[in-house]
Amino acid sequence: MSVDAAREKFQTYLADKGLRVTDQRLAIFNAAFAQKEHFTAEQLLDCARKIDDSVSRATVYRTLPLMTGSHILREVDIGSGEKFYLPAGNGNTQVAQVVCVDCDKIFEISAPFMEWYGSTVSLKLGLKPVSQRLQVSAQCIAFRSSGRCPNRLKK
Amino acid sequence: MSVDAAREKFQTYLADKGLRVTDQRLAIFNAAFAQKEHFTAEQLLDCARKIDDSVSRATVYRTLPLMTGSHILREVDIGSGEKFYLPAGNGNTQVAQVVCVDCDKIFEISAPFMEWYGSTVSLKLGLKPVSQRLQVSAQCIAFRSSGRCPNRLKK
DNA sequence: CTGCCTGCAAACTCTTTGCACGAAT
DNA sequence: ATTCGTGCAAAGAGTTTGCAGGCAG
Repeated sequence: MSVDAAREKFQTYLADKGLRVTDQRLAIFNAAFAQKEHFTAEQLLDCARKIDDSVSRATVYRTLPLMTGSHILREVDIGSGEKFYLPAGNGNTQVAQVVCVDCDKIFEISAPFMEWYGSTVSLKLGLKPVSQRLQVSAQCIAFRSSGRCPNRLKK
Repeated sequence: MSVDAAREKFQTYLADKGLRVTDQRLAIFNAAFAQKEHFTAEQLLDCARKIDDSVSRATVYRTLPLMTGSHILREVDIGSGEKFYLPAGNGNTQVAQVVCVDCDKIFEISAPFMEWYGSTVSLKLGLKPVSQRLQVSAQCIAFRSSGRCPNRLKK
């Protein structure tokens, strides 16, 4: 999905809900789609402020659910306290996250059997699956060779 | 794994680290293994206090990592802010969580292919897998029939 | 004028930590 | 004596919310 298609989708979503396309929302949208990796709310705030310095933290947090709700952004929770976001791309939900145990870097990889697998598992319980996520913790190459990741932040 | 085997394992783990088996740690252990479902730190505190009212929140939070570290407890993060715990059972890591979108009830189900699948996915990236989790969001039976889960808490 | 949108700051939730006292070795 | 363990309260991180003013329709 191109940036333009995503913007269109976002604007349609807002219009459907009787919400307005404001400068701040657009700045946050553009900031989100300028990211090259997974990003946090805080990183998004920083970037959005470079585009429009009137953007506040509150507005970022209020806009993120609008963007995930319109399916232009996907939320990724790796259980590290903060949530990550990324452009929803091609709408493919069959994606697994592989997270490095040391530096928390997130890799994404196509996992074509996952959806079928999630469905199988849910239906065994009589539940109707809505979404599924395969999350793998792993040691990245740098960690294995040097015992430490270069871009590790914590500790 | 029986409760007794788990207690043994826990005590051995503590001994190996030069840590002591205190009344509070035992109370927290017993509280954990008295639970019938996934539980939060707060629920564990409540229950542990009924056994030994000198148990504090801090000690619960300090003991939880000891119990997960000794592999008698498993941590489950469904991305809802708080973490859940449950006895690690038979040591089987090939378990998927199915979480109801409305009431957040957690179902667990054996997912025998998951480990293989996580490994396949990691190795494609040149990473060494450590653990994997398949998490499925789904609508539970009650939600589908009545539009609302009986044990729903939020909102 | 009605209702959406905003920034600010305070509030909130869950978890972690500094401190001083107490207990085990 | 030394090390570990504790409760308490404060701090911390990330996120949400109440409020008063601003702006669009």
